[in-house]
Amino acid sequence: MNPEQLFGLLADSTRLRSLLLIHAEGEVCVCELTFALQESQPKISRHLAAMRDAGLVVPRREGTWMHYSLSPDLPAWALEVIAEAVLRLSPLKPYSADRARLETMNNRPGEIRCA
Amino acid sequence: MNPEQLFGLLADSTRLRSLLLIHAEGEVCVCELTFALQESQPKISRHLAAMRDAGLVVPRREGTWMHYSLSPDLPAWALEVIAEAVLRLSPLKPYSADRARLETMNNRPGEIRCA
DNA sequence: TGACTATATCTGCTGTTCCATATATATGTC
DNA sequence: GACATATATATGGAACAGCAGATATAGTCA
Repeated sequence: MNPEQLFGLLADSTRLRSLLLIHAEGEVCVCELTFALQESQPKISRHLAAMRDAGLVVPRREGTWMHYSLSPDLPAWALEVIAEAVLRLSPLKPYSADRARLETMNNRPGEIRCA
Repeated sequence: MNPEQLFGLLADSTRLRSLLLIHAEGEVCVCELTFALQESQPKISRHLAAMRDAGLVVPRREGTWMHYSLSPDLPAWALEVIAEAVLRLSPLKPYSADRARLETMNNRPGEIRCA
């Protein structure tokens, strides 16, 4: 994971929106991203695979669902840059709308554990 | 200038190194970047044009030389993200070496003004 | 003219998207 | 338990656009 690689991953709208949502929720599954971003499932899955292969996010299987979260092995400079980007971009339009749309989703996998 | 566009510009090694040098020096000309990065002049010029067309940097002509500096019209979120990236990446190897190499350059256009 | 910089063109590579399909897990039925 | 089915996710292949690099050339200014 070098700087150009990180910025390259952040340079795509689908990946950037996904990463902001992952950062906000801590962990999200593919179906939640598909709902929140209003994008096709293969498209979401492909971009998650790109971030996973680069070591940016890590997967966790829970039954049928695949949950993705930020990798705990990221170097300090990457964490700082990501944190700053999240802080500055979160209030902006497409990203805040994604979080709001996710709140309206029913039968979210994470909610089953709470019930 | 949207976030994906900014990250796309930072995703290339030549542009990222150039931008860090521009941020460190305040203003640099093409010949200085060519020397510091050890890259061909058309390559440097091409990448500067990409950043200029996107509104990331602005040109200033001084006789034969074209000087480039960070655009003063960048939105706040962009300035913050760039500042954080510069802060965290500057100590790393390729970027610190670029600054050191620039220091060894003779007949820098900027020095003429000081003499 | 000579020095500095920008651009044009071509070539090759990489990334993105869609469609279809494969894989993995859970559930229902016998 | 064995089996078929449904759901969630991943992947292979093809079409397409976009970008990076090199070389050559053109523009710009002292």
